[in-house]
Amino acid sequence: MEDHSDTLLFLTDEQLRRAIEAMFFAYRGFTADPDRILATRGYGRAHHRAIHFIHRSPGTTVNNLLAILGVTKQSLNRVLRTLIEDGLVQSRVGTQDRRERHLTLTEDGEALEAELSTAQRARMRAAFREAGPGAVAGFRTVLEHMMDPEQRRHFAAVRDGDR
Amino acid sequence: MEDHSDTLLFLTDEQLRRAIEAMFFAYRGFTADPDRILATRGYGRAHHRAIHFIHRSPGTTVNNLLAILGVTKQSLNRVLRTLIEDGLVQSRVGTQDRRERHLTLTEDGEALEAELSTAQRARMRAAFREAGPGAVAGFRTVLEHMMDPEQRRHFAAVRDGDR
DNA sequence: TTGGAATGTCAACAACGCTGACGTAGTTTC
DNA sequence: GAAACTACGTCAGCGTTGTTGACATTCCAA
Repeated sequence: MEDHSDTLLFLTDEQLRRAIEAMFFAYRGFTADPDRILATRGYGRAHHRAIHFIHRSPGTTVNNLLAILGVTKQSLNRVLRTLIEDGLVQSRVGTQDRRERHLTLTEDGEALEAELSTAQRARMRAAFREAGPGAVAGFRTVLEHMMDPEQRRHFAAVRDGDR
Repeated sequence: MEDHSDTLLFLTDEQLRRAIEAMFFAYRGFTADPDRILATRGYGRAHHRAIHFIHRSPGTTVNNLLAILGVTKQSLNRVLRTLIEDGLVQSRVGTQDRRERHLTLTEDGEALEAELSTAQRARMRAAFREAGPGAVAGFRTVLEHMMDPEQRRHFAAVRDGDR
């Protein structure tokens, strides 16, 4: 963390506005590639999010997914139903608690996940490469502090051992 | 930019996936405060975007706004109509080219813009403060490289003299 | 056995994207 | 001056994805 004192961090409102715009434009770029892939299958971002988090936590329950995504069960259910019907997601009744449904990606689901993730990672990697290693750490740190505390818990809840 | 050679920039797929999730969760936080304010007035993010960019470029034309926002004129028109009806935006026929409509925020519009912007800047400022000065530069750089080239043009097209 | 949790589903609605078509000024070009 | 193009608005319809509210089912736990 070096010795960055607070006095070094003067940010004008104009600079903050620029950062807000950067966030807006960057998020459009961030979702552009997946959006194109999803559109060919009649899916949207909600499908992508479900696929992403099921891939990250195979066997996760519906309730767990609801907490992470922060949407209503009706909204999530609509998306899950199509993914299950299309054979991308498998829903299995829990063994310990049989009310729960454990969600995993099928082979086809993993294939789509890989396609989406590869495109998105490629853009991330390119941006990181152009920005340099120092920028990468700063980027991650700011993003993390921009989250709501609850969202941040979900973010931190994954395996923390990879950095 | 120091001497960061490419060899220093090894990013595993897992690290990139983490960055993708960070972007997702951070964007939720980024929009959370404005969303709450907008909801009390029956507005959504589309209204926020229109207000933001009209504030940034007072007197901008509809076509200009369309290019920046990247939506259809029907979609933008629906939003602009409500904002004009509600007295937040003023639309004036152009003097040189009378086909054009020049958009500006009214006093009420500026007030809402300030409310939205203040909340969003406060979160940005807090995140930057916790992350430190080095993180700020890295954050901005990565975001900029994540944009589509066209979006980046719009981003850079503002006054570049503020950093 | 009963209360409550987890899940699923139906219905209705809103915000905000989209396409396509059409009209109406106003400008530009030939 | 007519024709073509541009800027804008609007109507109609549709899709994704969020919401609330209500209700049924299944099953754990006290």
